[in-house]
Amino acid sequence: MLKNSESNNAEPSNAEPMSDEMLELIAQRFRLLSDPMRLKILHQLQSGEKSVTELVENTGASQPNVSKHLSTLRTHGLVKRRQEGNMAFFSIAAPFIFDVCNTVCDSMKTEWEQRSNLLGS
Amino acid sequence: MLKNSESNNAEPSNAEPMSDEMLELIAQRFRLLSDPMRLKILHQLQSGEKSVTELVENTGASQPNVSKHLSTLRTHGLVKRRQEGNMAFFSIAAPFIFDVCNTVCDSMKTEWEQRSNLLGS
DNA sequence: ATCGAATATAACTGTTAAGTTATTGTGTCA
DNA sequence: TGACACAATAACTTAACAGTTATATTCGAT
Repeated sequence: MLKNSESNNAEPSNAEPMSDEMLELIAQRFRLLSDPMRLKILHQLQSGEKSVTELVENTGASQPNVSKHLSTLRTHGLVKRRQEGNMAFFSIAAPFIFDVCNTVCDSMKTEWEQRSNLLGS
Repeated sequence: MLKNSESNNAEPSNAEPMSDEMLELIAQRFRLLSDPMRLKILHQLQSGEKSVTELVENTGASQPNVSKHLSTLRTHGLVKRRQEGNMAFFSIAAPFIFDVCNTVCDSMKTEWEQRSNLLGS
């Protein structure tokens, strides 16, 4: 007995190999978007540059928490920082985020509609 | 100073309110995509239905590990399962995944090109 | 029935990271 | 100068989760 699936399709027929490092980078990027508070901050920034204080007020999170998230987002290039006097203003640096979020939102909407169709028909 | 812990948001000026539950759901979805091994599995499934054994072989992960990831992905509706005899075949149930991944990949490509332009010009 | 292969699950471990409190640094204004 | 507001950081706690080992279950073949 040989392990059957070995002979059939090993791996050659795949689109692209996709290296482990690449997968790690992509996963990292998704991980940035996998936290509700970070999404909330990004959503706030969608309507334009905001100061840390504004973000604290609008999100309801603590100031250190917001600062930490902003730092994380900045380290990975999703937001940029502008200093003015005593204050720091943050804004979106990677607009692709909204494309991604919209795709996800649309997918959820679609699924919900399908489910309610199954129930309601 | 508002105490905003209880209610959603006290501020008016934003595009859409975006409830906390909504943010949680979106974050959850991104979290599913934030693990390299899960991305590897999904990438394998992009070329079509695969058995668990095939996925184990192609990914290099342990069998329990693959099974657990598949279970997670299925619970959240990203893959579906088909049983045939002793084996279980999994396939993509939510094609939006690839749209999302492509957007992310494109964004990384773009950034890299910009960086190499800055260096190489 | 029995053995082995395919898959799932349970229990455990280790790591990561979100949030907290406390503190530090820095600019502004009295 | 001192006092205060804004922001960042450090240290800590805790919870979530990826991966492992071990075990259970189910099917097919003998």
